[in-house]
Amino acid sequence: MPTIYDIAKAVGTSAATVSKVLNNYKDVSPATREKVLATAKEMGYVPNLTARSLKTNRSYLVGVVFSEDMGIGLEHQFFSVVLEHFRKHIGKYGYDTVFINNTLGTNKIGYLDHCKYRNVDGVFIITTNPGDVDVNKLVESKIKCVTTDLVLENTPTIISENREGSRLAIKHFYDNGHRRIGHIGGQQNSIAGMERYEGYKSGLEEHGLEYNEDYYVESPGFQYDVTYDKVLEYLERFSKKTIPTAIYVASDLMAIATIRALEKIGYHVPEDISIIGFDDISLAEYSRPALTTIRQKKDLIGITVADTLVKSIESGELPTGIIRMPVELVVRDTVKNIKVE
Amino acid sequence: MPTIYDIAKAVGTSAATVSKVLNNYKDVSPATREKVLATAKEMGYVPNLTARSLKTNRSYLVGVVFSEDMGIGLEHQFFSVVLEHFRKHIGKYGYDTVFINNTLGTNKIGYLDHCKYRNVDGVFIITTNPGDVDVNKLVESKIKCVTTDLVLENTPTIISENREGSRLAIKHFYDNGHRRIGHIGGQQNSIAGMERYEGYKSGLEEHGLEYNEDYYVESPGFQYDVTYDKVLEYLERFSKKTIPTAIYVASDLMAIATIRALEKIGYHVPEDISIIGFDDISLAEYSRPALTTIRQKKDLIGITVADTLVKSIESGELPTGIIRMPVELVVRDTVKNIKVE
DNA sequence: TTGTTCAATGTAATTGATAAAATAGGAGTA
DNA sequence: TACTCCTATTTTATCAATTACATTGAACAA
Repeated sequence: MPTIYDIAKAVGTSAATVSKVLNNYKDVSPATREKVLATAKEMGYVPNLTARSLKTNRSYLVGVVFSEDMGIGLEHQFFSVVLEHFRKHIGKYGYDTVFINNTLGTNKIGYLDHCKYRNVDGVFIITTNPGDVDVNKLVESKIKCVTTDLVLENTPTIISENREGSRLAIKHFYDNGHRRIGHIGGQQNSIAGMERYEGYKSGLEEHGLEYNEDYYVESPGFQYDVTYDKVLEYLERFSKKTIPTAIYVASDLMAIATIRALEKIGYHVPEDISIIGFDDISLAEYSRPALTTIRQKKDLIGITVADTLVKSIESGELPTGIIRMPVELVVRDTVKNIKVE
Repeated sequence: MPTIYDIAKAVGTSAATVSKVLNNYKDVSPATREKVLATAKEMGYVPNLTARSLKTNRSYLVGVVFSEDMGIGLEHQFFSVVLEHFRKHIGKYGYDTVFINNTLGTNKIGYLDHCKYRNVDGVFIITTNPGDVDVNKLVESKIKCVTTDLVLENTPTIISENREGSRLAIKHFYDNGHRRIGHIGGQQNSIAGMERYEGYKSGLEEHGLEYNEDYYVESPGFQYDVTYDKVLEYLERFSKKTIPTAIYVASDLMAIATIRALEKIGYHVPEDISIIGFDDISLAEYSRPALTTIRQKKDLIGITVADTLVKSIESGELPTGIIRMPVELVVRDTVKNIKVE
């Protein structure tokens, strides 16, 4: 692997000059610049990022942190797509993306130390667990962080218009004649769970429907299994007459679990009960009946996280607060029109 | 951030000694070792990987390459899970995982140069496109590579027992009374597509069924859409009488597409036609009817790739050839028993 | 006492780049 | 001609570690 010294020797100049050319300093004569560039290309020069990094303390590496104890990883249909857009987009700025875990080899060292060790310029934190001490240590450090679905002090966060999404869902139910609308909510200590629940309530209000807490239940998690069990429990509250005609569910995976639970006890979707989910993961499209849902714009989220993080790294100042991303209703096959005209 | 010099000063020794302690050299007195270790801990010392890397030329970073032009990324249900297991497991050896693309900023530089630039110790190549010149350059370099589902010269590769999986599928159909068994194959220039097709043929043979090429079709891709269209076309070949009673499909996503295409023209699964897929992605479990499929052990694959890559990096010698991973039949709801006893 | 051996530690070069400071040399000015 | 000014370039220190090699000093043998 050729170095700037090799180029310098070949051109007949000093390493400093080569370095200046490669970094676009203007105090180099056009002739020298030309020669250096040509020789570099000819020799197949690739800058040694490690050496540069050591000197400049910039790695052009950004970390991704999944909260390990939440079990959220690449299997997660929603976040993995967001991450894919993120890494593609931040790549255009010259940053590579590395996974950061809270271990080093077999020792637990925490995210912060791992980030220091790897010398990342910034971190994208994907987690829905607000209590993670390890994550808190990270955002309190000088390392630039951006999150999704997680509000932390002094840390910009990109979040979908959850309340608006819920209202869209309720409106769609209402427009299709539904009046008894239940809600299977996400965990209330998560932003997504909380805001979607709030949106559900104000959605009801907007249409003059009364909120009845019997029609709401909080699932202990966003996973399929726990939701399935909870829904079964929830359904026992109702008689044939009082059962909701429509249920708004806080995520697609939970919505699928809900549909399966309903099927289990003999209800059909959408004939007996209509369902709307949230996220629009690919499962929503391929599952049957295809799920009507509130789409989060995964591409936009990923891109915005990348832009925000780069801005934060390169400008020094950190943009704070919540940046909201639009959502949209995707109509498929799980809502039945029960209006009697 | 404290350095070994800070520790040396605090302890009253030289940086070399500190370095030796931290690297477990034996020519240090127990007393000094103790003191250094204690002080390092107390000062919150984190080794500077960049400096180490520069000197030793080892980064403890491994790259992941997705073939960009195949559009295979984290959205891919199967590979993203494999990757998740891979990165978790290789993390135990002290390696972090970085995404490698064939660009640097907005310039195209190719995977190899990107790997050199990032100084990765090894690469996990995930792709099904055998013709990628860029990937070829990478495996021909001195950088250690491991692949899945892709056979390249001098590069170890981890592949499921595809043929065995196909035979398992055919046997299951046969045992359930099916004799007219079709196959929707993957691209024949991919290992997975080819081997599953071969397994399909030998599966038929094993049960004394004749291979009839009318019952086989090659999908132009593993994606949903192209498969859906191809299946519609394929089905036109048959009359009510000649239509297969069972179709073995080369992947789960393709199997779902097949089911939807069948539904489109009025056939029901499994009542009219039985289906077996391949992969066992989460969609297989959640989609309805739940898909009977051949499970690839994503955890085992990821772990084996990691082990193989680490061995290759650390021993210097490269294990070559194909390492096969077991598969298993997962029975769900898409195969009907049509045996007349 | 002198010399040898060996464990423990230190010195200093090295890795590849950056950047502050120094220098060379030509143009312009008095 | 001597001096200043400025551009182009080089010198050199630096980043934080590793490591080959040198040094120290104690133990032991002759």
